[in-house]
Amino acid sequence: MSKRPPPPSAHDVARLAGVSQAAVSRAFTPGASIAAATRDKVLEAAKALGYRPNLLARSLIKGRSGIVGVVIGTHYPFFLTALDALSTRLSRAGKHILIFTVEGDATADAHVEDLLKYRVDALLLMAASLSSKLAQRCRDEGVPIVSFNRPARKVQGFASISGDSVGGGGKIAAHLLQQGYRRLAFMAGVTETSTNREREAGFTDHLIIQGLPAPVREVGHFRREGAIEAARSLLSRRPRPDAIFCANDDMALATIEVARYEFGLEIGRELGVAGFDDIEQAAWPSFNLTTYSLPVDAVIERVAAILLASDAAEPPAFSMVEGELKVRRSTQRD
Amino acid sequence: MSKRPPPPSAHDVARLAGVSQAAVSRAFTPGASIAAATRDKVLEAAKALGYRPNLLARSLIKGRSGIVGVVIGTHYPFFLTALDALSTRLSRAGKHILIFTVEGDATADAHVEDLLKYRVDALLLMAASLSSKLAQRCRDEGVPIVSFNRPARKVQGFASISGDSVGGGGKIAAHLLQQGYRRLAFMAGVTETSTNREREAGFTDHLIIQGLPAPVREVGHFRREGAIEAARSLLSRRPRPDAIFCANDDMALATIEVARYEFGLEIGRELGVAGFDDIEQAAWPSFNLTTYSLPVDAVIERVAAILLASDAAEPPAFSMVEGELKVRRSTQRD
DNA sequence: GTGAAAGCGCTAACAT
DNA sequence: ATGTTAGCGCTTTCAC
Repeated sequence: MSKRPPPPSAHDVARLAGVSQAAVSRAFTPGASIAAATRDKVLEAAKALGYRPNLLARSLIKGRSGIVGVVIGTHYPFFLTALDALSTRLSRAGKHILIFTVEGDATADAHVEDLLKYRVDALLLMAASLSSKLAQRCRDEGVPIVSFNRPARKVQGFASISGDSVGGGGKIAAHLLQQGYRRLAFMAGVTETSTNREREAGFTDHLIIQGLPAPVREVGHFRREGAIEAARSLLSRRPRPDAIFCANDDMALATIEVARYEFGLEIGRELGVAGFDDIEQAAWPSFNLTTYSLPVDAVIERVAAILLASDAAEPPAFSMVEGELKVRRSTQRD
Repeated sequence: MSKRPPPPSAHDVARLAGVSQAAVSRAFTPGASIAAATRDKVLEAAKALGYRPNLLARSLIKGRSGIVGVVIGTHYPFFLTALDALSTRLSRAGKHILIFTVEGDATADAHVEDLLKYRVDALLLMAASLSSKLAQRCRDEGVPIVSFNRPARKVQGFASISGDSVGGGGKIAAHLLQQGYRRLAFMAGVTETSTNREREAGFTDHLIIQGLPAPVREVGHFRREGAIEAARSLLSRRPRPDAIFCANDDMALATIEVARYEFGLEIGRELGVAGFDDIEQAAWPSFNLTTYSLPVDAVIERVAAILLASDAAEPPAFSMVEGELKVRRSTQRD
């Protein structure tokens, strides 16, 4: 019943229009030299048949598919925003997104292998990492890679864009101290990730430079469930910390709720809480979370620019996007 | 500098291995008849050269690309969850996802046109709609379409899966009445969408059948900002509604916050609030939102099954997924 | 401006 | 089991 009938080919259109198959190709190629009359004939025939150029065939010839491979970690907070912005941007340029998700700390290698088989024009890794061996091979094959929120690879031709995690962590520390909090704690995400390491380093280093002890610490794995445990543990210590910096907002929101509903603490006055990312919920009145915001749209714009750059262009090695400290009530003591 | 060097082809591998090019193809085709010895030779040569079969070429021959096109509306609440589940599921079957996002009520037509040019094996529309003209053409070309959370199309071969919106709306109504709420209000999403219409119909019809007046009503467009306005308006009415059913959870959460922080109402006792979808935040202690849950994983499983079904299979016309009423504290009067 | 012909990298008969 | 051959649907010389 549902035997797939082969879609009309350029040949079919050519026959109907009474021209050569090459003419059909030219009619669908923007800059091609073809008489307006012939093009119209072709387009009419094409419409009649419901012809649509087969991009696979075109890609086979050109060696480029018009497809951008995206591998995105399931931890990434701006998933939808980022993908939407990117999709819109790339669509305009006639590019498309072949997407994969990776769970947690898994490497993107397997997916990237697949992507290369489709001769993708470029790769974007968001909160996902790649073995340097594969990264090297991508470079060899001329596939530019843009990595977002992962450390710059030591491989040439690997563009890396990151939010300023170190600086952000430092600004949070400075802000908490300035607000008068003194017994600071840090809730780590997934310890091994660069994202976590940098946020923690920025925070801890600032404290140490100020002559303060390193903060108490628990690990929450960037997840709500982990954060609930970690928060209970931190808040049960004696002396109790008077402020907690969580490596991302998800954990910070969970921390606020544990503190408020399980420990009866007043957020801000009795316990300062700060996060990182400025996700949508951080600004909700229930939370009013002080956090460090990454300008997602600006970042995506930069990513898109690199992905769309002519292949001849030398990819920029590394760039850091400054965020902004968003001070809200979760760190107001009075 | 970055002239793209053509990747090694099957020919190159054949030459190095001292076999025919066809043998290389066979070495990479699971069921093919080839001597173990030859395959090993080929695989070794392939590894040496870094050969990877070009899927575009394969697709060109087979007429199917191994790609599933996904168009997803930016309103869709389970975006990440759904995509992750789907990606994992399809990867196992060697299929990949070409994705597009559509803003609001825009039709997916333009994107679907693009997708067809890539000879996608199937289409999945999540909270996005397609003109019936294009849907018909997909059917003609043998591209199965699965539509999630949009009304069943009147076109053959168009599988449609939906959460039970009508039933859910009814259950919410029954629950609110049973809790003793009497002055019910409804906050609509985007009025024209089937999602909204069905949720509203289920709710309103139940009330009318019970001999109650139709609920007061405002439109929140499925968005937080819209919901804030709508909630203010509803809560300023005299007599004030004592319960609000919002067409999705995003709006319900906003409503809770407006009621609590702007009107000083105690949620549950003074104002019942119910939502729809059971998004993650609904269960957070700050909200404890009563809502109707859709079993996303189960749905995706069903979607994947259809997408992966052999083309010969007749696509199931329409199927409804039952959800479950999640009663939480936002609708407890005492 | 247009057609004929070659070929992108692969699979699928068809021989052997 | 393996090599040979013919395309898949298109773009791109190259003549005209």
